[in-house]
Amino acid sequence: MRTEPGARPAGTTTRILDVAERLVQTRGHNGFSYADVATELGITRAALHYHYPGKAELGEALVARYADRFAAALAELDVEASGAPAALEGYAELYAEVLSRQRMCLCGMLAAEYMTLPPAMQRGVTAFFEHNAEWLRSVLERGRREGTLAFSGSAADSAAMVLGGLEGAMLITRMNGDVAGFRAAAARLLAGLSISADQIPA
Amino acid sequence: MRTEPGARPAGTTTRILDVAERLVQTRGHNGFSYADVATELGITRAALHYHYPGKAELGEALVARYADRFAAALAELDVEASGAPAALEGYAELYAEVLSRQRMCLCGMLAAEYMTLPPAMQRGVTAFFEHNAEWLRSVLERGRREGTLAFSGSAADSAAMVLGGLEGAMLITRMNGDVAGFRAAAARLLAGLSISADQIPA
DNA sequence: GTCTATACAGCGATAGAC
DNA sequence: GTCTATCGCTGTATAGAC
Repeated sequence: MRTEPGARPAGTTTRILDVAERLVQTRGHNGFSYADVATELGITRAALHYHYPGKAELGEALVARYADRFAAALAELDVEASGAPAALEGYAELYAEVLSRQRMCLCGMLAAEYMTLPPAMQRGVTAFFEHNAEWLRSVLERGRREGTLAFSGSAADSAAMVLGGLEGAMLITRMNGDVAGFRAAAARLLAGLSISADQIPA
Repeated sequence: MRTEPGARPAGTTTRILDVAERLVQTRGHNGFSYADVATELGITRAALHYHYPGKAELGEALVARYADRFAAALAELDVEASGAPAALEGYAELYAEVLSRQRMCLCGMLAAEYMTLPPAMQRGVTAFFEHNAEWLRSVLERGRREGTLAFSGSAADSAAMVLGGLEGAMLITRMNGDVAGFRAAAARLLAGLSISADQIPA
């Protein structure tokens, strides 16, 4: 690590990651260049190569940091959420917060570009989704066991549905910035997993 | 139109669109070049510029053709599907067929790259999703009216959920080619709209 | 309708000075 | 840690011959 524990004023490495992260989340990995990042930071491309030898390495660091943050958020939900339904709502809210900053999920973006990514990034993206699916599966199983959730089929299938549903709703609502529309679609998605009661025709 | 009605052997224009379509669906609009298309067709880049002056125009034609095909498929579902649930299953199967050819939905792909697209392509992608959401909404309303579907909230919100859910499930399952996983997630998604009955804890 | 040739901008990346 | 300078490659696009 190049940033020593004592160095406070937001190290260059961190600022590079912050700018690059936003660019990937809005324009995609194939939609930004080293020049974009360097210009925004007021440094040259060459300086960027000092911190990250190539775009592939920068991309790997991006995925790793994003996955770590998400994992931490999931661990926090495990502790704070009062039950499975609340955990799912908190999970959906993580997505809504990203969207409200007019961004797409970093790994959702990279999923679209998957075929063009360097192998190390592909592995990172795959691991991100597997970890999310596994977390969702465990929450769903717990909810079913405790009687707070009800659904047909395997918990893994429903986990895939929730994961895909949120990523997809995000992908589409981001185009017009309709965060309220996202929240409504997410609520409907989770409603299909609740113990009926809400099956009230309008 | 440069392809006369009598010219049979699959005009160059069509073959260009076919190759470019596959490239966008697998690699994205920012993930392929004129050279990729030209090489595969055994012609030069310059020849490509004769048919489509620029990548933007090629992209517009791609979106327009894809949207037309999809609209035709939806119209056919209106005629052939016996009821709202069958129409929804047929709709999901359209996605499954694209995925089974190891492709992502063209417009789903372009939704990720939305911020980097030329304005005309942006309009085309937006129109595609609006048309799909509107079709889904009308199917959902009919199903609710006829008593074959049941769901809380507005039909528009559930339409957004189905659309986003299928696009997202597609986006994620494409990474490992898990078509069976997609079908399972899609079935679970639609199960949340059926008149309960399947709420049987395993 | 396709070719050769070319222009020119942008890209990722490296070497070496400071 | 950042700079200038430069390389080689790829990108889109154009002009003009056939």
